[in-house]
Amino acid sequence: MATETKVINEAESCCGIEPGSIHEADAAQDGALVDAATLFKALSDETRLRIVRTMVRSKHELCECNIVPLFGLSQSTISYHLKVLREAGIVECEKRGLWAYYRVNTRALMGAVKTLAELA
Amino acid sequence: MATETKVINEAESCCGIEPGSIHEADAAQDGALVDAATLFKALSDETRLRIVRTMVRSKHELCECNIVPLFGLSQSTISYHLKVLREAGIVECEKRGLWAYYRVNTRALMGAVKTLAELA
DNA sequence: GGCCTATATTGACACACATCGATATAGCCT
DNA sequence: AGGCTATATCGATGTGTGTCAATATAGGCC
Repeated sequence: MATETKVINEAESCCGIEPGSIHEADAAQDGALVDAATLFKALSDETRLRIVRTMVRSKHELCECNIVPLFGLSQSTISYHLKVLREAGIVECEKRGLWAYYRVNTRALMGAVKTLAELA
Repeated sequence: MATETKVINEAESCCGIEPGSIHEADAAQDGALVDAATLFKALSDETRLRIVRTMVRSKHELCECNIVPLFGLSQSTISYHLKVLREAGIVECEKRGLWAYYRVNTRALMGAVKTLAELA
């Protein structure tokens, strides 16, 4: 009984990785990760993606009253989606008189592209 | 009383866009848009983003048992998140013996980058 | 001021999601 | 076969989300 003490267990490790070699959370980059989650959440709804696509395709900025009739949803629902997009920084809003004009914030979208590309 | 009939209303239109000029849904590209929504939804959770980032940073493929202890969440929860990522096509899984080895599907991530870049 | 119109907010509701503990499934090893 | 281990699934539960109708806010016009 000298050397056989636990060789069995050693062979059972699921893969050859030393336990310490996998780190999670560099913590410095966690802010970016949380922002990315917010951004992707805003882009994770089909209606919101449609809204963004419509804005991008249209040459002009779009008034909310132009957006509402496009999707068969109530005015309050569209207003809610625009708020989500606004708060995620994906679109910008300018109010002139009674009307609210929306346009895509290309910089923010590009930031999302960058974050995603860095993940891959 | 000849020409004044409704000039007032005409001036009230919120912007200079002709009603027909804004189209939504080219319908041909709707599949891509729905896929993109699914993909972004999978990426919209902080834990899942951390998992993906950890996989990308690690040179090797990762066994689920290596992932579980990193996040302070139960094994069933991690298993659930991996399933979401799998079903969105973001990660791939190979089972060998008792273990499940995961790696990122770079093609899928690149596809998401492309969709997003085309939006912007 | 009073009315009309566009947008935002609120309250309610149904449904989806993240999480857990418990249990099931299934591959090794003796 | 029986036991052990890794992963998947299930049931329950609290929280979040998308939707609407109704109401509030606020700007323009008479």
